[in-house]
Amino acid sequence: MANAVRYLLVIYIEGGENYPVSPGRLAERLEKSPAATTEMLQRLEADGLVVHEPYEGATLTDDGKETAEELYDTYCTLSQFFRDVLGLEDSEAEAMRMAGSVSPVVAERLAATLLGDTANSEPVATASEAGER
Amino acid sequence: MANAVRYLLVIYIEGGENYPVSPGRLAERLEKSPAATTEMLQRLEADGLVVHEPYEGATLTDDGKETAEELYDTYCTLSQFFRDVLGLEDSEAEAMRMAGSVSPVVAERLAATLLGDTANSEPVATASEAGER
DNA sequence: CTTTTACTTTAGGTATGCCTAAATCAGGTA
DNA sequence: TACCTGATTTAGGCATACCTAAAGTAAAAG
Repeated sequence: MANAVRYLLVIYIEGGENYPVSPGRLAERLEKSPAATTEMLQRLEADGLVVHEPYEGATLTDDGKETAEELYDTYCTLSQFFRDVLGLEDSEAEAMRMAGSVSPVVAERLAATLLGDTANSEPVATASEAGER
Repeated sequence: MANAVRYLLVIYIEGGENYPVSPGRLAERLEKSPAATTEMLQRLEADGLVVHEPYEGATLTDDGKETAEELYDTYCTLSQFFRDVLGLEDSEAEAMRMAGSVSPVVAERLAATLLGDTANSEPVATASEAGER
């Protein structure tokens, strides 16, 4: 399931509003074959996370949107952390790869820490801050 | 393969020197059935990462040790980060779960950042440092 | 209106990882 | 030495996630 939700994330990001995202687009973004994409869309539809209109594309259900949003939060948090703290080049790709493997607890604590939650820790310094000195 | 290497990590940690780690022990640590463990040991042996002595247990090959060490580094880095920066309770369990999903680049940059690499960032503050104020 | 073309889906496989139930084995007990 | 017991392995399945090749579809070009 960890891999399956990446499809949701791409649909969420690509879909913008609520127009369907084509299998081809998904396949390209995820670097999978179109066949794998179709299969996954059917699986996700069976799980009630997307609506798959054959030969058209997929849109998120409310459930799917909820799942995607959670993952998107994690993705953004990771991406920011990789970029601003670790100074990684392809922070977004890396974040996309990892988002599904990060537990909610870690994602939450990381987000809080990035926002300067001092209950457990000082805010971490960002790469740009370090560069300004 | 990402899951398979966790077996290596446990063998590495449990095995200490080079005496075999029993399937039962592995199964317990990884919360898998003994049958799954046996199967995985056979798989890992086919990949040249462990030597599996039937009814005895498994020891790492040089290749296996190398892989395990890399993962162990990542595990330690993550564990430290979760404990000292994020202030997580079960930092080790969390680190064990995630170690296999973290790319070498991320692990390396994270380790460097924890050590106070200021090329890209100031050292992150630790929970204990924050608590001392 | 037919045909081409690009995209999608189906069909048939493969690899990974896991499980339960049923053998099998090794070591200690009788 | 024969047996019991606990651990291990094999057998048979199942779910997830991927692939290639072949078939099908829709929409634009002719």
